[in-house]
Amino acid sequence: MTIQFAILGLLSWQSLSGYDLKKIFADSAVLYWSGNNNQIYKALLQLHEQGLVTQEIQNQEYLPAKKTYTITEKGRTALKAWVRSTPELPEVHNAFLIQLSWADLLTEEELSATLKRYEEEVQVQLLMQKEKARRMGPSSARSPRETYLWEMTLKNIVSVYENELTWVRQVREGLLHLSP
Amino acid sequence: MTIQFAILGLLSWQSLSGYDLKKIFADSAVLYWSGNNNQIYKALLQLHEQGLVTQEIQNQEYLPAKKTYTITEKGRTALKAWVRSTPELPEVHNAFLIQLSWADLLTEEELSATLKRYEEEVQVQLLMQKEKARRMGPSSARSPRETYLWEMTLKNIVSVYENELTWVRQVREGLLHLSP
DNA sequence: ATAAGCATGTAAAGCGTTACATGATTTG
DNA sequence: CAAATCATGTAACGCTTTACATGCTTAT
Repeated sequence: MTIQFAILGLLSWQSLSGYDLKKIFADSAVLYWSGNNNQIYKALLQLHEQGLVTQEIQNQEYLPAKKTYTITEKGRTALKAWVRSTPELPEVHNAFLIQLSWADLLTEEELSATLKRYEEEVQVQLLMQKEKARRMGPSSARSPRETYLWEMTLKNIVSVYENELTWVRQVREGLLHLSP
Repeated sequence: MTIQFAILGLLSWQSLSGYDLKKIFADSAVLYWSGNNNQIYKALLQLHEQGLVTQEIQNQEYLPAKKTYTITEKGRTALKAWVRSTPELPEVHNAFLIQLSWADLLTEEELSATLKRYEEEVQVQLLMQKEKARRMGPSSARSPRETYLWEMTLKNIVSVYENELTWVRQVREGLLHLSP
């Protein structure tokens, strides 16, 4: 259900079409949904039914009619209530930890290869996230406070991967000293 | 599909019933599924169909027959292949970051209250995870290497919450210096 | 007496992903 | 000539959660 509020949040910032939203979801790490059609168009329908957004239809030649969604006052109120509501803890799904739990089945070489690959993948992600954060740069926030909050959400994601990278290096280091 | 391998991993360590598995899932942070009946009993059926586990039925008075599942050689091979396979990156779903993104709608007091509540919740989780890690202590691992790996998976989870705690404190600190 | 533990399973509903479908325009 | 962009939507499938159903035993 949170995807509705994620969309409402984006619309509180500017009016957008489903297609626009789809692209925003696709390259955001904070908005962790895939942003597929099914979810977005359905959520927009529901928001519309609830009166939290209005839609404006622009007919186009050769293309399906574009629907631009705008948040209503009721929508702003609902969004504000959600933002004020009790924060949820992050949910982390780390399948690699499960793999590691049973990695004693592997030879030393296999285990060290797996750990090395994981470190590399985390590092690639970290660089990608840092690049994204850099590109955001001076954005169209509505206030200095909003700029600060957006910076900090990006920093959060970077820090998660940095933490993971530090951890996996520690694991590899520790393994070397385990059975020489 | 990973839940099958999670179960297979647990069975590689000792034979268990669906009910046993359910309890293990319920209080594990690494095994991030809720561990509800539907998932576990279905997964066990599928593992059985694939010949990766065998079941032994113990009839009990006054209680439904208990089915104890044991991993087969084929199951061990499948598990080993999965453990060796390309590691996935962690998936983090942090709804709080989305809330923060639109928190400019709130007054200073409301925002600072939300951040404080989040810090408290993260801290509670951190203590709970540390306590769990402590209680694990000297466990029934099959080798010193497995003991080490299990320790490190627990440390990973603790580090995730520590990282989150450090971050939210930084956010609060930064807000104070933003607009005095 | 009430609740928790043991032990299995089913039903229903929601969430999420991939793929399909259309079809002109622009870019490589 | 192929692929991507624009722009909407549907279908099918699988994952995940909550709740329901049974029923005896043990602890509070």
